[in-house]
Amino acid sequence: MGVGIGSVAKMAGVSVTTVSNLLNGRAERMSPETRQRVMQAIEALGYSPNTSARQLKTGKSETLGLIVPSVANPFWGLAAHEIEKAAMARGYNVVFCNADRDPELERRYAEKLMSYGVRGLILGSSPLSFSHFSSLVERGLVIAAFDRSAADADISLGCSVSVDNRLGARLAVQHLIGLGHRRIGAISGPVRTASRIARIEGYREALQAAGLPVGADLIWEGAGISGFGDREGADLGRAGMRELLTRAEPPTAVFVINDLYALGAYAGARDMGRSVPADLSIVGFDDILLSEIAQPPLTTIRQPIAPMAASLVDALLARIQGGVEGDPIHLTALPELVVRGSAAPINQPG
Amino acid sequence: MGVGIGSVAKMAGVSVTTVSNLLNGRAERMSPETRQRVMQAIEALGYSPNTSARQLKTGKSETLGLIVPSVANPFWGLAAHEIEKAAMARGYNVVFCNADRDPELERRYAEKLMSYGVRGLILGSSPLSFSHFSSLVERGLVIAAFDRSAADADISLGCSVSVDNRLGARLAVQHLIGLGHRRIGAISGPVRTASRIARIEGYREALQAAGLPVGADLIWEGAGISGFGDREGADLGRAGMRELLTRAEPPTAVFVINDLYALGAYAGARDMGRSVPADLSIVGFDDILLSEIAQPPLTTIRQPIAPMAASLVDALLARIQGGVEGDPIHLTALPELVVRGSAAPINQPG
DNA sequence: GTGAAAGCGCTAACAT
DNA sequence: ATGTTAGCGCTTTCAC
Repeated sequence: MGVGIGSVAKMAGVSVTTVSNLLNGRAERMSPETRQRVMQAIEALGYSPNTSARQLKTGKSETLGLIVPSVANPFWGLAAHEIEKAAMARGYNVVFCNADRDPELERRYAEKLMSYGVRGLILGSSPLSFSHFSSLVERGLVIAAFDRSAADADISLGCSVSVDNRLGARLAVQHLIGLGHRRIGAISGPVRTASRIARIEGYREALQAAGLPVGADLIWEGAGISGFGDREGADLGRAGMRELLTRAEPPTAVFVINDLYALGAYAGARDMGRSVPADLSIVGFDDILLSEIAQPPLTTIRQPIAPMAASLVDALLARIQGGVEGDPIHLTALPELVVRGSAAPINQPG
Repeated sequence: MGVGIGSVAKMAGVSVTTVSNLLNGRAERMSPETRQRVMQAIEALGYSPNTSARQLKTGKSETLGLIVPSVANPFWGLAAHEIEKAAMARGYNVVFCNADRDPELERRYAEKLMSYGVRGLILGSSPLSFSHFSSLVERGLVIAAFDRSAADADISLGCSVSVDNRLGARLAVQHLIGLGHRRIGAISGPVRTASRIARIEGYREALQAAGLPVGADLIWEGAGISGFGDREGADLGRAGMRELLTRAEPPTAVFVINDLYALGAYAGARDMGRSVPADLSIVGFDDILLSEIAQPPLTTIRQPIAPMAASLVDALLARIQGGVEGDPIHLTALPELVVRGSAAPINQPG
């Protein structure tokens, strides 16, 4: 019943080999007339190859897996789209999974992907440990980390790309310092991913280098409903800002772990009757689409997502296809300070 | 080399049949000891079934396809996540595709999905015509439309779900009318999808019913860079609002086609020195996450995405699994007006 | 309670 | 330039 390579062959009056050859870019092995006939048959029958069969036979797959916290998060949504574009341009499909940074869920997804024949997995959470993937890696899975370095991973990763998160955070805080702020706070969700840790480190470093106070009373670290606040980041940022402004000596400026949280922090500041940037300066991280149109436009650190996605896919495919061996390659992208309107010179009280 | 059902059988000292039986929920066909041994072997070998082989054999697939304009759009990102959750809960995986509402790209993706064995496709754009899918539907693809009705589609769809877009728009405009506005504008991207058309119709209806002016000079319809502005909606909303406020008799209130555009419209209004809602009222559509934290919080029409996703997946699976035949079922969800701060009573000039 | 064996649709030697 | 054929890993009917 199913129209397969056989029906095409029969209709065109050739053998299955010839059809297969045409399908696999070996068209030059047959006469133009034959080719013509086969193509007509394919067309007429509406034939399309059975990927399962092909994959079973060849053991290869033109599919990459992608696990992100949630595409409902604007940053990851864009990253997913860019990764898909990069993969498509190279003839690969990508299967997305939203795993809320849950290691068990990530493992289950990865296992499922492997059973689908996927050999390359792009991981868009930046977990401290990859141990939940170790058995899969032993079985041949190649992992490419987006947003964290493979260098210090606890299992062997294929490759990785990330902005220099620490530098980015330093840039953000230095900008605030340059504006005259001396009590600079930080708001984040769970600081349990490589990228968040690096950002908070950068924040501390910049403060220390300037001889400014770094204390627990300046930092707010919230917990998401499910996971790390990737979906409800804005709410967390809002709650964090309210809480921070309630403390004894509130900061005059805040570095917020990412833009989604920062936009929430805007709301928190308003809730507390503070105006941004007049009373309170804010700098975010990521430069999501909405940051530019927010009021005030958000000063933030930009991640060059598209090029990051493209180079990561290239590196991953090189591993998978070329069988590139050796140490994992880590690509670092440069963060860029985008000055807009949410950070202003400190308002000298009194 | 590959660890397959055979290696497991050998290690457990049983036949492949027994292993297969265990794998397919026919565990009662064997003695408990046998079962025990097989399970140990599976564990020890780290065996995981080859989906390609299984699919090739059975002709069935536990995978659904999902095509959306772009997950980089907050609305579609959330919808995608909810659809995935619903499918997962029913034992299905979903493969996402971002197709920017490009019919040719949609067709290519759908074809690819079919070649992967996918029989059910959820389509999250609401095209006027589905003709680019007709040959695929003939070959057995079942399409479930999210965000538009299957009833008036030009090919036979499996099922569909959407909010009552027309009603939603009427609700929005009536709210504005109730606030005393008489010149009510509309901003949209390309009005070439079923849902946008319905919203604009609802907008006109509400105006007409109230005897208010409905004119081209009140409507702005922009074009996206690629497609329908699903990624750059905010920018379009901004441009639209600027342009609208430039016209001879600008509106005092605007119904914006969706929240992303509405947030952009905020920026446009500010660009023109108008304050929302003091000088200008705005109502959006969708109720995305960011709408609540925007300043002012956006008054909008809420779509109950999670339940919509769940019922659509149920309906689709019923078709695919149970071979449910007959006319397509269309599910309608009720839109809900969420009053927040972006629409206020008209400011009586002079 | 367990096993043998026939393919699912395709690719790629290996013929001719 | 074209054809024959042996499996890829699995499910399932049928036999024991």
